[in-house]
Amino acid sequence: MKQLKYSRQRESIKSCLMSRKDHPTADAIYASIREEYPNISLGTVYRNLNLLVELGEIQKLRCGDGADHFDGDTSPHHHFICRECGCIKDLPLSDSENINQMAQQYVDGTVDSHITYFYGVCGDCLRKTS
Amino acid sequence: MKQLKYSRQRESIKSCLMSRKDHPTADAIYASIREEYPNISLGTVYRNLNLLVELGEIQKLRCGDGADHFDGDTSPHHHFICRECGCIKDLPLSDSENINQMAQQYVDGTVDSHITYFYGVCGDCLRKTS
DNA sequence: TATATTAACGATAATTATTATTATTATTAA
DNA sequence: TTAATAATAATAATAATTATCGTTAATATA
Repeated sequence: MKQLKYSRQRESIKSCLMSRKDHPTADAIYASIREEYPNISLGTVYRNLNLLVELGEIQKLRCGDGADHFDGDTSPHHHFICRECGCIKDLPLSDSENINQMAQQYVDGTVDSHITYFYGVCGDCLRKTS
Repeated sequence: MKQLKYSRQRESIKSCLMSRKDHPTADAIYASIREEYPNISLGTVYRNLNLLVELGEIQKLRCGDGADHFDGDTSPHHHFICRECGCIKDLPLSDSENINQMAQQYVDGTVDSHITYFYGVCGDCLRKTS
């Protein structure tokens, strides 16, 4: 069992993620951290993000645009994704327990979680288009 | 406005997808089609799959394993994904209208659809592990 | 029917996102 | 203070997907 050693880089990655409400990709986080640590490596960002996911301290989102997004909020909540600009917004919907059970009755196996992505067009894009 | 021309390859890709209940990746479809058309190109498979998605004839799924999966069933339904073997099964849950409206009230913009992925361990894997 | 137009093809190169490797550096425990 | 080893930066490798390009084939039209 390998024990975790402190690293300023990991600390910085985590606090960066905690401080923002958007759901940045590894690349966006990389760009942000580089302001403080100009020679951090992209590999370090990926490694620590995945490590933090394993530790349950952050969440990985795959909303469908090809790149992984990361969310510092691990409490159960859902996401709205704009088809136009690709922005991701949090939703306070909490149907969590109920819907897992609903699914369970159709599944041969065990259902322990679910993730829902809502799609549409965000207000900003709607106003731009018109 | 580009007009569509018939191609046996596209026809074959679509009927392949219609005939199976799993949710194959582009690569799996490629392997399958090659039995009939041994020199079809992987690029052709990707191109036609994306075209069919645009036409609304098939559906693209991003369940989180890195690769895109394709589904010949475009009617609203949900999916169960096994953490162990990665298999994807259909669920007949139909809460579609309701839950979009629930989300709508929290969104600045319009919500027109959603997709829910359920995670757990399928029956086959449960029985294997024990 | 013959021919022009152009979508679609196969082959392959390029791109993108991510993971693995390696030599070096930093953190921690003795 | 030093030895053990986790974490790093740099870079190579991989996997999935998309783009390019010269050729072929489907369709429109003369």
